Order: sequence, then structure tokens, then C-alpha cells
Amino acid sequence: MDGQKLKNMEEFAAASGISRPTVSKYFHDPTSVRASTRRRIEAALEQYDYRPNIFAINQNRRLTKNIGIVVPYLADPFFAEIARNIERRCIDAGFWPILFSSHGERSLENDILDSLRSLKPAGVLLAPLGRSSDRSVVEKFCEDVPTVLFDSNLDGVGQGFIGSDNFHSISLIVEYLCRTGEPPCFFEMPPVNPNANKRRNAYIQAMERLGYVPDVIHVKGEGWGFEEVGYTEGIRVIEGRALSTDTVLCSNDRLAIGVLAAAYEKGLRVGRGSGCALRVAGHDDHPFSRFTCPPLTTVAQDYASISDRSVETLFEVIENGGVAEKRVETLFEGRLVMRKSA
Amino acid sequence: MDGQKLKNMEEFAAASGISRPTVSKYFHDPTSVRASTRRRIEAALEQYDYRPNIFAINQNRRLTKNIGIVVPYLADPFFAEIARNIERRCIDAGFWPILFSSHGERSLENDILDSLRSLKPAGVLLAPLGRSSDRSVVEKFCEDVPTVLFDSNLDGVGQGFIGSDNFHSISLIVEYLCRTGEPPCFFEMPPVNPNANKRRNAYIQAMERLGYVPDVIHVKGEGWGFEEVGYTEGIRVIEGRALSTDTVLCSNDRLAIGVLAAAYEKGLRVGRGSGCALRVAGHDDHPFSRFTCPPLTTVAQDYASISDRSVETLFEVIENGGVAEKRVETLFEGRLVMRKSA
DNA sequence: GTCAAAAATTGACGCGCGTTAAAACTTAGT
DNA sequence: ACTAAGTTTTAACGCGCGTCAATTTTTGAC
Repeated sequence: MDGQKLKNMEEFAAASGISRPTVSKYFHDPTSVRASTRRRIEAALEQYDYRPNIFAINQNRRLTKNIGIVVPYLADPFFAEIARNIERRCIDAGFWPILFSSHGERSLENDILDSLRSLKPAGVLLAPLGRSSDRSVVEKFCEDVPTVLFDSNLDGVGQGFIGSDNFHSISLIVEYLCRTGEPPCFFEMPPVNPNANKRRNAYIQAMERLGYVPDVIHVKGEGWGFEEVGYTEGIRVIEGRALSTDTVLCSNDRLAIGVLAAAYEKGLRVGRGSGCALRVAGHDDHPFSRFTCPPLTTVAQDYASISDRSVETLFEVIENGGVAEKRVETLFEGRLVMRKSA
Repeated sequence: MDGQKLKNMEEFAAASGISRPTVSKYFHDPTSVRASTRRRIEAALEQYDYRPNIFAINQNRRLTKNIGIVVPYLADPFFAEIARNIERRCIDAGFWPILFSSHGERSLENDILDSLRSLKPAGVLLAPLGRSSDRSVVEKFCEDVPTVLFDSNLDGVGQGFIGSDNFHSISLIVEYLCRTGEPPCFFEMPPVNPNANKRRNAYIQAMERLGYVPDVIHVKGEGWGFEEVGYTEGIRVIEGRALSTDTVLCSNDRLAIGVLAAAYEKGLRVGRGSGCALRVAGHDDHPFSRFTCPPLTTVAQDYASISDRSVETLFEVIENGGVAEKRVETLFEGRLVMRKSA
């Protein structure tokens, strides 16, 4: 390109010798114009560095190419990773993802949904805060904008839900832990979303099915600093000798990482086999769980499938005019990841 | 509000009994209209749920309230945390932050800058990819849009730079390590940005100043999976007995976490004092470094100050009409965080 | 070379709002 | 009650692009 800056489609159309409506058609769908025209436009594109203004496009189009992505807390590696995957799929599909984080705050989630409206997104992928979400606000939003929920479900809200099968994955790891050592207790903090509840209940059911007495250790703590909670409360529990078993199953990996740190500090060797005082397991397979000491035994959520299917589901909804034929809840099964911590 | 949905400012103006231009003025700055008018508008606001379309606003305004935030890799906790801080400041200041991640890819960084143009942001906070950045593209962008760089500097590009004083922080930790045990070697992978280079050079200088022979262990590896590199290469180095000292200073915490995992796997006890075979230190104080086993000794980057000052600097530039009086590079000093790993 | 079908052009309006100039109205101050 | 200053209203244009109807040009098949 020779560096000339054309500031709008009008100028570009003039420079390329094609009319503006045709150029507009081209940008909407290059195959919708005659091959010879396409070539002329593409030749001009290389010469005069021009790109349509995406936000002007969206102002007029009924269906834009914007996809809103909302996660509850971006500094959580799990969501960072999911968001990364989703963004990539959207880009590859020719969409323009815009990422928002609620930072764990209800008011922010509401603001984001509000502003998302004016973005006129073709669709939205929303991982709600969960318990802190303003259900009526989310509900109303989903009526106006094609939205697929992921990670954390709100019954009946949105055009679909994609998440993990907590019952299955917790069963997996409970069975594994029981098979290989003492039955686990379940370490959890006040639930921030439905997943936490499901996991606890799944734990209780699995234990009862196996003929053991469930032991839920419910510690206090709030917010999204899970490692901190796991650490602080882990120390407290260990010091108080409040553990009825040598095996701790944590509600998620981040809690487990905190417990691991607590155990280390209190001189408890974690792992299986003789010489170890504690087994610790988590859930999620966070990106960093492979690198804890010892490496964390956990159940891997299927990041790739969850991302992919969320995006696919949303695309189907979009192509179907914004509504799903039926609200489908897709749950992916976790995969047991046996490492050295349990 | 009685639920009535007004779809544009025209309708809202009619409903509130105020003319559209005055309403427009109000939304730009509520104090710019007479108190009585303001009260009438605000009364209407409560009755009829209306919010201006932010993207239509931005199409027309010269200076929007949008702030673009671009980080090289959002799944890195360091950037997630910085981004979180910056977003919050922007929101509190009445701006509308929009977050982008380059996902470590040059082409994506270019695309983002391109699209950022049409967002007409009041300003942009950019943490460039660094070595992978397309300097000329970034340079051109910064000429058109008020941009403040952070974390990773590109000499002379943008209206300012905010980062960490790598020389100071590396000196701090090198001195500490030398004072308390064997002088460290420096563990690094091919640098992704200037910080890595500065840190290596700072290490070399500090060692020479203290009268020791620097020992840089340069391992291979690419991309943003630092833990993986630290782990894989850590294993290799340990197995090859390629360590001339029992103290390893890593170029950043994520590498150090990988090395920690490698040491654990190879049965090397990490920490200071007798019974320990290795000391490992990092740099950055990532959010999870407190919870490694053992907790990681490192130099904390001043997240809060970097975020705050970046935002402040950008705001000054914006208020000054988009150009800084002088391109200022602000470096914050790190803080030595002594934990158990070294 | 003819003609119908396909594609491109012209001209014009709309999206939701910013912005401005001129005119009409309010408010303070006296 | 009158005036000057401060506000609001009216009317109209612009932003960058989508979209549509009417018209003209190009294409491909015969």
C-alpha cells in the first residue's frame, strides 16, 4: 500500500472505481460480487490501506458481527483460558469478540449487559456471576439479545447452557480417591455459583453410594481470592486437627492450591504412599495445576469442548434468527487427571 | 421505572419534555444544564428506562469516553491483574474500558490496533507484545491515537511509558541472594520483550559489581507457556547437572514456578537452610506466587502503582489534547519479597 | 448479434447521536 | 419593570455506513 489514508468508504469507492453500495456488499460478503469486481476492489485494498469502520457498520446492520463475551472474573485463570479460546473461535469465524469482566460485582455485570445492548451484538456468551447475579436483569437481557450461558447456569435463562457435568466429574474423583485410600472429606467455601452447590451434592451422593459418610468442611471466606481462603482456612483446619480423614477433595483447584500451601507450611507432606500425611485433590484442572508441588490431582474440565460448543451453539442460535428451537443444556464430562497430590 | 422502553434520545427528550440537544448536553455533562432542567431529566430517567447508545455517541464525538486496553496475553495472571486494576480506574473515572488481548500474536495485535481506530478511543493503554510487535504499525497507531505504553517499552513510541525498574529490582534480589547464600545463576528463555533483556543485563551487572562471575542459563522455548518451559528445561538442567550454583534466579515468576515443579519432581528440596538442595527466586510476584510450595521469593512489581500511573498519565495526555508535553518514562521500583524458596 | 438474466450504479433515506447557529426564552440584578 | 447574561429550543447538517428501488450496464447463452 502506498500509505494513502482514505477515511471512509466513499473515498475508497471512488479510488477503486466502484460504487459505494457495491463496495459495501463486498465487505459484507466478498462472494456476492462478480469476480472481476472483486478483483478490482482487492487490488485497491492493497494500494490504499482502507478498512471499514466496524462501529459504524454495527450501527446500521440488523445483525452485527460483534460477539459479547462476559466472564465473572478474568483474573481467574480458568476464565482467562476459556475466554482466550472463545475469542479465537470467534475471530476465526469472522466475528469480532469483545470481552468483559464483571470483576465479581453485580453492579458491574448489570452495567456490562446494559452497554452490551448498544453494541448490538449478534450474540453474547455469558458466564454469569451466579449467586450474585441480578436474575431479573439477566433474564430481561436474554430476551432482547441472543445469549448462550456457559460455566454457570441460570435455569431457563438464555438460549442454552454449556458447562461441565459436575455430578459425573465429582463421582469420578470421589470413586478414585475411595479406591486408592481413605474416603475424602469435601472442602468448600460459601458457593459463589450453582456449580459449587452441585459439586457438594454430587460429593455427598457419591459417598453415600459407596457406603461412606460424607464429611463436608464448610469454611468461611468470600470473594474471588480462592487460594487465600484455601490457605487461611487450611491452616486453621490443620491446626485444629479438624480433619477426620487424610484426604481432602476441594471444590476447585484454586482452593486446593491454597490448601497445598497450608499443608506445606504446616509441614504436612502431600501425596499418596508412605511418608505422606495428606492427599489433596481439586476440580477444574486450572492451567497452573500441573505445576504445583506436588502436581495436583484433579478433574479436568474440557476447556476446548466447552469453548467450542458454546460458540457453536451461539452461532446456531444466531443463524436461527436469535432463538434456539429448544433451550439445550450441554454438559461435558470431566476427565480424571491423576497426578501426585492424591 | 415503569418499564417503558424508549429506543432513542429523541423519544426520551419528548417524554421528558426537554429538547434533544439539551438532553444530549446533559449526558455529556450533567452540570452543564440548569439545575431545574437537570431535575426534570433525572426525574424522567427514573420513570423511563433509557440509556444513550454509547457506540452512536462515539461515532460523532471527537473525544469519546472509550479507553482501549491492550495486553499481550490475558491468560497470564500478571496481565489479568493489571488489566483488572486499570479497568476499575477507568470505570471509576467515568470512562468505558475495552479490553483486548493479542494472544501473543503479531497479526492479532495489528488487527486490534486497526479496529481500535474505529472505536475512536479517547486514549489507549498498550502493553505491546514486545519483540514480536510490528514496530512500524504500533508507531503509526500511536501517531493517530493518544497512547501510553506500559510494561514493555518501545523506545520513543507512544506518549509515555510506565513500567518497572528492572535494574533496581534485579539488583535487589541478586544482592539478597548473594548475601544469604551462593550467588545465583540466571535462568531465562528467549526474551519475548525488552524486560527480559534488561533483567539479564541487570543480573550481569549486579553480579560483576559484587565481584562474582555471572552465569546465565539460556534455555530454549517459545510462546507464553512459561511454566512449561521452566519445568521442561528445569528437568533437563537438573538431570544434566548443569547447575554451577544451588541458587537459581528466574527471569520471571512463571518460569520459576516451572523450575519449582521440576525440582520437586527430581526430589530436590527447595528453600534455604540445611536440608535444601536448591534456592529458587523469581520476579514479578504473580498473584499465585504466594501459594507455591515453598512460597516463592521474588521481587514484587508494584501492580497498583503501575496501573494507577498508567491511567493517570493517559488522562493527562487526553486532557492535554492527546499529546504529552514530553514523553516521560516512569519506572517503579520493585519490592523484595522474601518467602521460603530462597 | 439478440435478449433475458445477473450485476452494478444512482439517488435517497435511515441509524442514533453530536454539534452549531440563530431565535426564543429565563433568570438575576437593579 | 427593564436589561444583560445565561439557557433552552428550533432547525438543520454531519458521522460512516446499510439498504432499497429504479435504472443502466454487463454477462452469457443461443
